[in-house]
Amino acid sequence: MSTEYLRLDQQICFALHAASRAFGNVYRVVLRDLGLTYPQYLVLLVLWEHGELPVKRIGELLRLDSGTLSPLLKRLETAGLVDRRRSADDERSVTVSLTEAGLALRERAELIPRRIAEATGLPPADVVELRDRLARLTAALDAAAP
Amino acid sequence: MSTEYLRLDQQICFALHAASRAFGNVYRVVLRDLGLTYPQYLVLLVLWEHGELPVKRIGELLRLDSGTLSPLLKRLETAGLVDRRRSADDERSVTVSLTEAGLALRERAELIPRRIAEATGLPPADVVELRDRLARLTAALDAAAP
DNA sequence: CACGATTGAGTTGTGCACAACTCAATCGCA
DNA sequence: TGCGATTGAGTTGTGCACAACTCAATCGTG
Repeated sequence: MSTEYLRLDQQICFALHAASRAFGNVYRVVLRDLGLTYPQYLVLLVLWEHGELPVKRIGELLRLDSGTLSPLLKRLETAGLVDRRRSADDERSVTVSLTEAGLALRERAELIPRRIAEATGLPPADVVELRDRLARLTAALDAAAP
Repeated sequence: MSTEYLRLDQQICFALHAASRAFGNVYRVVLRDLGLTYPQYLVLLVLWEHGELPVKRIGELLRLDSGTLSPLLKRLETAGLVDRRRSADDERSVTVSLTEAGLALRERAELIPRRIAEATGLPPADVVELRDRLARLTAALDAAAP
């Protein structure tokens, strides 16, 4: 019984890991046309929403550190989708903004959410509930990780 | 309304991605003592359960291909935790088995599940439900990804 | 039996994630 | 004001994940 109980967390963690990778596969297929990876798409999503953001803020929104973001943003810059410039009032900070091409990509990206939603096969209510459960779980795990 | 709906899948996917990484952080801390990464721990879990397995079967159980498993297993072999040998009746197949050290590690690993379970802050019933939802989601996504 | 197709591991190359680190800019307080 | 601490980006190194590929072993069908 204790053993039974102890196995559950392994299963939940593995289920999470597997679901996350399965989502990655679906996004990979859908994003191939746009030449984007899923994390790159996430960065563009926050930029489409906010216009421009410092690297620091992007990291907070997406839960990513500079070790991940710096090379990723460099690739987006090379692809001509974003610009990076040092902030005038704090030379430590770098502001990321969309280029014309980056802005234009938004229209093509607007077809994506529906395709993903269809792939999940879930009704919106279930999606909302699952999302909230996962958010609570993430918060609990963040609190537990020192 | 349509817009509202279309955002949900992004949120569920991001929530999943974030939760998976948050779990990774917790496991990283807990597994540091054992010198293991989370995927390496998963491999040992299936070996502890089954004794020995062909690489192919490990890949099916963990949803990983040889491009991921081959170097991972090589690291576990270098660490002295597993052995690899070509199967006698099918020379293409490689059988992975635990060494004494790999077997012995199980005892130290048995403390881990409880620590993880505590970190989630979830009652067992919630864990079961979430696990099942995620499993169904993964199945739906797998069916959608060609 | 022979030979083309398939299968199982492994390799190579790209990108993400994170730890540990560097370095310059900024902050804050004695 | 001056200087030690902190902050924001970036770099380096390790490992996972996956695509695309190689290669040998095995299978299956004529």
